[in-house]
Amino acid sequence: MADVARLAGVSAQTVSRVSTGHPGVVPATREQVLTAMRQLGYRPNGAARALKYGEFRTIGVVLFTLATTGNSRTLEAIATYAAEAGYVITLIPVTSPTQDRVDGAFTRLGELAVDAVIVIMEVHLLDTATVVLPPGVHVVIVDSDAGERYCVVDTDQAHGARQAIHHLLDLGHRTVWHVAGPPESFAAERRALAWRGALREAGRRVPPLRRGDWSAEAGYRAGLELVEEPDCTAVFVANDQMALGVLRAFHQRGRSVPRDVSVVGFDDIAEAGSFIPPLTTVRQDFAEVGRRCVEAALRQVRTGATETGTTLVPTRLVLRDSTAPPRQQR
Amino acid sequence: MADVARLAGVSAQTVSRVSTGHPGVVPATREQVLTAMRQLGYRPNGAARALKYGEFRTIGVVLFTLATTGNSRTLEAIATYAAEAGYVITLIPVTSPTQDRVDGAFTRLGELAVDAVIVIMEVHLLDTATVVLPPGVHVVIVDSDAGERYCVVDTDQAHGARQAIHHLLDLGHRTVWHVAGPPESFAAERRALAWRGALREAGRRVPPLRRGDWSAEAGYRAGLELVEEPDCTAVFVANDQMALGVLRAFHQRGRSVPRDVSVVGFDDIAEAGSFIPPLTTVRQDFAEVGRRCVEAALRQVRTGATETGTTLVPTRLVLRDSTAPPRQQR
DNA sequence: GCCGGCAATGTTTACGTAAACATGGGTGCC
DNA sequence: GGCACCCATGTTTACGTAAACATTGCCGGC
Repeated sequence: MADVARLAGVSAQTVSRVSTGHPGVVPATREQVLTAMRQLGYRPNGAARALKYGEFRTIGVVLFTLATTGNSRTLEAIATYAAEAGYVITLIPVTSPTQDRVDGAFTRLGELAVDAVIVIMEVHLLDTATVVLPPGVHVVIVDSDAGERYCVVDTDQAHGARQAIHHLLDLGHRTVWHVAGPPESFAAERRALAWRGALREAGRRVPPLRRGDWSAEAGYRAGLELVEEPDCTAVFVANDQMALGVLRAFHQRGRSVPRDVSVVGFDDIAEAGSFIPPLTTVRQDFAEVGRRCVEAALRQVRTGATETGTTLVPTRLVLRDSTAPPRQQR
Repeated sequence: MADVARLAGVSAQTVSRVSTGHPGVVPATREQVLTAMRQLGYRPNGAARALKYGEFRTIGVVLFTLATTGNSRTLEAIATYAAEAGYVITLIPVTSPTQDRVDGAFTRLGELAVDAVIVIMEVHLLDTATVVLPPGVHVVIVDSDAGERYCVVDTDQAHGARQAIHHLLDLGHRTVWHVAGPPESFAAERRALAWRGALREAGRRVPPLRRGDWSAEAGYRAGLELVEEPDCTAVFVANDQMALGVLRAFHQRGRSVPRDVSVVGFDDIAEAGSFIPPLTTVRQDFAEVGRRCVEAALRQVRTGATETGTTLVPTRLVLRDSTAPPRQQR
């Protein structure tokens, strides 16, 4: 900056004023400074600015994996909305979901240059007292039940699951089977709970639960088991990947979807419309989740207050070709 | 830091020594300082450190979208390897692939606190002279032909495509049709070029090219066209998503895969093994691409030198059930 | 017993920036 | 015509940290 000032024949302060777009610099002077900047390839030092301002204009995102559609699409939305607000995203990957790794990530977080943190991961691991969030860092959590302690943004899992169940019951199915996600996932638990609740409310039998780890392969295995259940005419699968596996299992064993069995997924990933058959599924609005996360984070940064409470983003049932009335109505 | 020093009854410098793990602090003193730190909830200020050290220990990643499997998995690998090296990732999203947006991202980049940048996007847009990379920022580009000017890391697209073609020819197919990605994608161009080259070398007819935008829907449309080609017995599709669409088109029109037509994809996304039928595809090693990007970026940061040249990461053909010999051998 | 040396800790300074305050010259108003 | 005011610009200072240098005190060797 000093070099630019010297070359332009002004003081460093004037250079600063130009580079921050401050008013009150006469056009001729501004032009001189800009020329000098270009000539010397000057770029302001982010660290010095952050030091001066006392804020980093950065949001940290703690996540365990980007392999799931939901996580990466949420991250993308977060990055986009943060950028609009002039903020930048710093990634804090947690390589494995073990307690020390999570602790480690949060310890590192303490040294990181972030104003707020958005946590996208199974949050059971946050429960233990060993995790100490650094003071002065605001937190927003995606998909958690820690709403009393933190600011939480989540998809309305329960409503989504109910939409799926009611759609299938309305078609005339007597009950709905469920392939759930892993028990350590809040989203999976919520969907399973809503599935059970919806069936009970409708006075239907609640069939035994199958579980998978979200992967298509796990869905395939669950599907092979469901093929053996003669009265299984409708399945609600906790995500689209597993639904893909379920479809394959049924196809392989000669059960036609939707003629013999109806299948509903969850997420509405980009490929869901190209499954065989195109999958009826519950659409999650990841972009909206990301937007609300950023909003909540920045609101906390601005006010300095810590918010708690849960925000739910609505879901929408997308009807395609994997659901139909059961074969023999009664 | 001053408060901690006061509480511990030492100088600020001693606090600094403790917090950086410097040797030469007697255990008793160290313990006092640590206690004071905990008591006051002290955390070092990243901006001040960066200012002092003259480096940010941060790598910026410029990308256009996280919606593609490749991008998000590459990003994840980059974040993981960077974390191992004590570096952190900052995301610089480019909301749309128009020239101004790209320019804008690179302008912002100039003000960002990063030591190096990894660019993951269609790089045709980098060609125009309007994009000026800030001096002193080292660059690594994924998937580009700008190897003479920049440091480029890429999957060995050509080898992957050849593996696919040779596999199909070896099975006895007379030629191989191709559903390519969009022309603005280097990866798509490379795969298409290698496809054409491999057929020519083998003395086979080169059928007309179909193009899609990487989406399953585009693959479906291309598939419907290929159904009409009576001598189409083998298709090489430029990515797995489009392959999914091609499979659906064939299935819908009663063409059995692999009995009537063989299909090979590219990427080996997690779901490929659960397609109907499970997809034979070319596996890209995104983790390795990410690792090499980080390595190259950090090497440039350390040495201060700008590297050029292209590094190719090998591919592997994963055989599943979507390929078989053509129906009537001759 | 005195001095050299070394280990532990303290003091000074600089990193690059922008807010706060200071200065000077011109302009409008009475 | 003189005074007050304001606009453009310059000067000083502080943000939090760690390197470089300074100081203190202790120990061992002669």
